[in-house]
Amino acid sequence: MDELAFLMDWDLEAINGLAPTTNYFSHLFSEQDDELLFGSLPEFSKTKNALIDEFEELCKPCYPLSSQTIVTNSLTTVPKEPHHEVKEIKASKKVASPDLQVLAVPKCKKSKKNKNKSIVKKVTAMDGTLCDAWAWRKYGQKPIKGSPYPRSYYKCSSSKGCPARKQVEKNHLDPKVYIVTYTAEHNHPEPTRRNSLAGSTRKNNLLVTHSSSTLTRAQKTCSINSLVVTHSPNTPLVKIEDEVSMQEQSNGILEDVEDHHLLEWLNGGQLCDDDGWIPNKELEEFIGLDNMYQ
DNA sequence: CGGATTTGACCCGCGC
DNA sequence: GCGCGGGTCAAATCCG
Repeated sequence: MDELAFLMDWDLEAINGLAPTTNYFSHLFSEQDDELLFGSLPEFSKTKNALIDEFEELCKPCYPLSSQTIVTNSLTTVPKEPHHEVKEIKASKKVASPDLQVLAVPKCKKSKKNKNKSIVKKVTAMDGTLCDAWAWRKYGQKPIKGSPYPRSYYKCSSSKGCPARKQVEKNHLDPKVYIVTYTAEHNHPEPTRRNSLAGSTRKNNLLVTHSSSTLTRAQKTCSINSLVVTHSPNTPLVKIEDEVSMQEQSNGILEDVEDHHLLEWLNGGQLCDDDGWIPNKELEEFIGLDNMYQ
């Protein structure tokens, strides 16, 4: 149960914006985290690098397809050995800092029919079913052991015979957060934004992902049109990236900040360097910290 | 009336 | 082998 709670509470956004060619997990730990995790607790024999290496090894088959997703080999299969490793890391992490969330491979017991890759996302939205551009048809709902909230099962209804599936469930630790698991890939083009979002409550506002309020160090990500702003408190720079899909943009809604204003601000200023980094402080002042961390 | 949702039944893999 | 838990099916129901 406790283990499940931990797994449910991963901050998947913590790896937002990581370049696919880089060491993913080194980004999870700031120097302050180093101090917190490894400096103040000498009983932990593992160094940061050893831990990161372990995660890398664990998740090699699971590297994200995009900057905002985590891909697992199967929705329902996790090799036994890595699973034990995850538990070990979890124990260290929890003692060190309950606020620091560490990425891990989902605990999935079974592999049934579905051997396809799945993409696990956390979204903060009014309704987890409204968070992407595809049309979905609900085909099942099951109560999940250990969670007060049922899991809903959806098939893609945009195209007949499309194998794509998704599961939506509330994070019982933070009911505002929906955990969405995508399984299999669509065999047809993505519907247009206008059509797909007809009837949804989504506005043309800056879209933001954020995690539980206790996560002070986790990266926060805003998606603005084709841009992704990866924001991490206590860091001087904010990463600007492009090439994000509609699906990945739809991770949450930040009210009151029109994205075109932010785009104008981003495009008009000289703040962004060649690698897409801008001063964090500037972005916070523009958006407002209350909005950033609502 | 057609498409979407609900919900109980069934199937399957895993652990004991 | 059996029970449990999760995923899917399909009939019934709902809704525009």
